[in-house]
Amino acid sequence: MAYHHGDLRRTLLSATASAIDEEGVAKLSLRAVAKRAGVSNAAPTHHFGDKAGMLTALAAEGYDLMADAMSESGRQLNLVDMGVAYVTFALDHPAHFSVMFQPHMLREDDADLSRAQLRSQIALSEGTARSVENAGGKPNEDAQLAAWSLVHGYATLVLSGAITDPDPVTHARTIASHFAAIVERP
Amino acid sequence: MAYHHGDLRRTLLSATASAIDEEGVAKLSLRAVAKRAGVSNAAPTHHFGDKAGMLTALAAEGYDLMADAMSESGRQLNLVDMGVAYVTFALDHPAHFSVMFQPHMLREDDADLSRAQLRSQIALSEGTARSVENAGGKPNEDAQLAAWSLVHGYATLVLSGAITDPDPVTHARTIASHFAAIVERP
DNA sequence: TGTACATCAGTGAACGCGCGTTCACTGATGTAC
DNA sequence: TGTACATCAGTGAACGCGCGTTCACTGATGTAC
Repeated sequence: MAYHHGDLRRTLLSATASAIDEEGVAKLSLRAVAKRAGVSNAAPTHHFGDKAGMLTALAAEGYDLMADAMSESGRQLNLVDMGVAYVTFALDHPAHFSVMFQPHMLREDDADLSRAQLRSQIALSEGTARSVENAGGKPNEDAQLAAWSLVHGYATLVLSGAITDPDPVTHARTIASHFAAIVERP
Repeated sequence: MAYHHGDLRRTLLSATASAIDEEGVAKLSLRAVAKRAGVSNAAPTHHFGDKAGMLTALAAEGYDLMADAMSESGRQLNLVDMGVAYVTFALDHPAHFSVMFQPHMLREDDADLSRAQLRSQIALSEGTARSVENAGGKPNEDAQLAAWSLVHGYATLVLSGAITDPDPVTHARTIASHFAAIVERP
């Protein structure tokens, strides 16, 4: 094997995500990630400084992915699609999603994390606001918070197994219609 | 100190909850719990079998507490109060709440946990159904799921720090009004 | 084009520690007669 | 009421293991001339 991997950072992050998906964040260790990536025990520390740094990098990647998904769906000025996109992101990236909302495990002062969080927050709130205006309503902070809570809660409950559904993405569309109804209510 | 503590099980569970509240579930250890409770390292294992057993007992206690809160507020046949009660429970018992929805860490086949989960689920759905009928509507499964998602998501986002609010319980009332509106919609 | 050197990415062996769990035990409580 | 015995709750010392982190190192890549 080549000494220089070339894209080890990416590989390590995706190994971290798989490990969390399969065994839960409680059992995650730097050594397990290294083993999955086929590199030495010290490699993750070399890249991320320490374990918290690795999880912080994963969370930052998650916020960036979410920002991408939100701005893409927000561009269509359609609230239902935005709600579906939120849920879809969470179900497609369960490890990222769960780490993003467990600040106890993260380095909250990390510059990259803060930047990605802000991007994501802006994409979410701007997309929602524009869609509401497009539908002829006016943005209401409390209603937006309620709508966010709705899709976030649905995603969380599905991921935790509390809601079992044979086809959660289709179901997400039903849920997202309530999301839209809340935000658009006068 | 007396050799027989008398109520060590309770003491250990509350030590577990405090430890999770203060340091996060990632840093929780049987030894830390024993130290907080002022007993020997082996005491938690003696009571709960192992670490998963201890967390399972905490989750079961959480579901029982939630069932109590839900049936009490459900008896008033008022949807807003039920939503507020859900959020209040979560914010008052953050350790219980977070463990309840992390099945990876629990013994899912535990009889006590299953019983408490069922109690809680019944209290929640029956209370909601009765309140909806009382308000002159008819129960709609999807709407109830959306409403549950809403309060669950709000509680989760506040606990994770994603929503910061000087007075979350008052804010919870605003959120719960959307909860009621979703469920009561024809 | 070739050579010398600096920089960088990843290694692998080792460290010491905190952990979950075990086990023979001790002391307290409950029960039978 | 007193005694003998069984049961139960909790002890404390010890085990072996997996972990995060360290450190001097090695091999590959990039750059100056």
